[in-house]
Amino acid sequence: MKRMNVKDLITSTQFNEEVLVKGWVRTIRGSKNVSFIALNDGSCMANAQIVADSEKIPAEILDKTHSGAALSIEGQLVESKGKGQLNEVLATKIEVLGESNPDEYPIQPKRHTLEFLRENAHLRFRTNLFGAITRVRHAMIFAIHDFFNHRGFYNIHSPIITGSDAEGAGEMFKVTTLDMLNPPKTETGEVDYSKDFFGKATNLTVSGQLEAELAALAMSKVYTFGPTFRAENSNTSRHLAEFWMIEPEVAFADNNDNMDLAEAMLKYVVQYALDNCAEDLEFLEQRLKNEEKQKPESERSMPLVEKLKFVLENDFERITYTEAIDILKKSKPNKKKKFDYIIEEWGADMQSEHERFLVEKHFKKPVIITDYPKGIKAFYMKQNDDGKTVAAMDVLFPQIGEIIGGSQREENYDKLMTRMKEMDIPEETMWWYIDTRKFGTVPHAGYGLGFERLLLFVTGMTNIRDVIPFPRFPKNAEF
RNA sequence: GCCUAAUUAGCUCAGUUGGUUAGAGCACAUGACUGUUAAUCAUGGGGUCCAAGGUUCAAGUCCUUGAGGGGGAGCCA
Repeated sequence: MKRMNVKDLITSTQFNEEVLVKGWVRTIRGSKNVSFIALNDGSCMANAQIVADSEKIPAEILDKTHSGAALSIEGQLVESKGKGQLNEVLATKIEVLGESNPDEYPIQPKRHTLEFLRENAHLRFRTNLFGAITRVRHAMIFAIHDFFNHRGFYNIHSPIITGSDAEGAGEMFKVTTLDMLNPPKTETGEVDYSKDFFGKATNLTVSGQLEAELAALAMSKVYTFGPTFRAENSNTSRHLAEFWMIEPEVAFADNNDNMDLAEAMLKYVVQYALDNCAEDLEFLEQRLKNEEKQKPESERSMPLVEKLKFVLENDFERITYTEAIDILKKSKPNKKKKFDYIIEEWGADMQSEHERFLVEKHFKKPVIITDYPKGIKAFYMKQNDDGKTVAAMDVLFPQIGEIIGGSQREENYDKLMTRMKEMDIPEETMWWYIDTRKFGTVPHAGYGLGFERLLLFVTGMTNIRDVIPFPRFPKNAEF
């Protein structure tokens, strides 16, 4: 007999058919004559209801059937006598494939805290919540590839180990095979990386952008989607030491094209979630509603699905940094000194309280801020004609803050070199990047989307450690 | 690394101005129940009160230091 997964089984109306189904026990409710097993195999949110009649199923089998146990069940699919499900399986044979000691199994059929589940990340897939998150994450991966593929982009695998240490995106993890207790030294007493595996110092990548630029300046439209590593001591709900980033790079494009692409991409993947993850989103929405019951009404946010539709139906607000600073200067919290950091003059870096004010209070929708002061942005960004700003753009989302950071790139050789000198970027290790400005340089632009931040928005989760299966963060690489 | 409130049973939490033998709900075990929906009812077992040191006749409770985690800020995606 062919095994049916739970997803197909629970919608089947092929009553009286013999079925085989396998999965893990979520709960078992017993009485004298009959027991009910809720069986899940990850194929969907809902469980299959298995009915075990004590006349057909030996007591020693049911004695081994606890939450977490793996079962193989043969039986007859029948219309359910109870409410809450279309059908159920009248078991004729139950085999316990893997027992689960109820005194030791940590996942109970009740609400657990996210902190507890994080400490049991090896088993948290077995909860409704993490099943839903895992399925939505998978759907979003496909949506991203689908979007770029439809638009004629090529996917580029940028290197994970990199020899350049000047990407400027943060602290890097060293990659070495040298003996840490006794490394070879140079004459001046420093570690001699010329003796290392690659003959030079290497790190885990903090961004695939520079490599994506090389590809874009031949293939026109490319994107990377790969792991990214930052050795920052960031202890927040929005940062990971290992995360996945999507970085499109487009030749013959300026910063406006860049914003159009970013907005279209975000809307496409949100629509994809609504179209393909309805059951999981409904569960996530209900969970959020329960969480928010404790909050005062004024602090409650829009229901999840409504929030996703809102993003689809509204154009993102596009304003320059200069306009944003003006709005903030004139804002109530700034005048009444309610901000922790008061905005006084042009050139100040915006804090997350300011971004939140613009997105959640002032515009009440996603905001793209452009043309930042060059002093607070990276060396490769296109310098504007005003001499003060660069053609950067950050997409800010409610609750999450910066979800995308991008820019048009400086394609002019002389301007790029001048800027690199000003910012002490070592040219000798970047010769390959600079070469692209010597040979057929063209205007081009791109951005980086933090995949887990996108998932925070789509799932309504608030801690980034809960939207990646095995989070890496300071002091933790347990699983 | 900074700020902040916390750390008590397997889980979620309560524990009064320091004072007998540290409690509840859920989970688990046993029993009851002819169909449950996180079933219900009864009974029972279950504690290094985060760690180390200190104050005190007496510390879960007060003080000091440390650890890991939460929330916030910074760095960013």
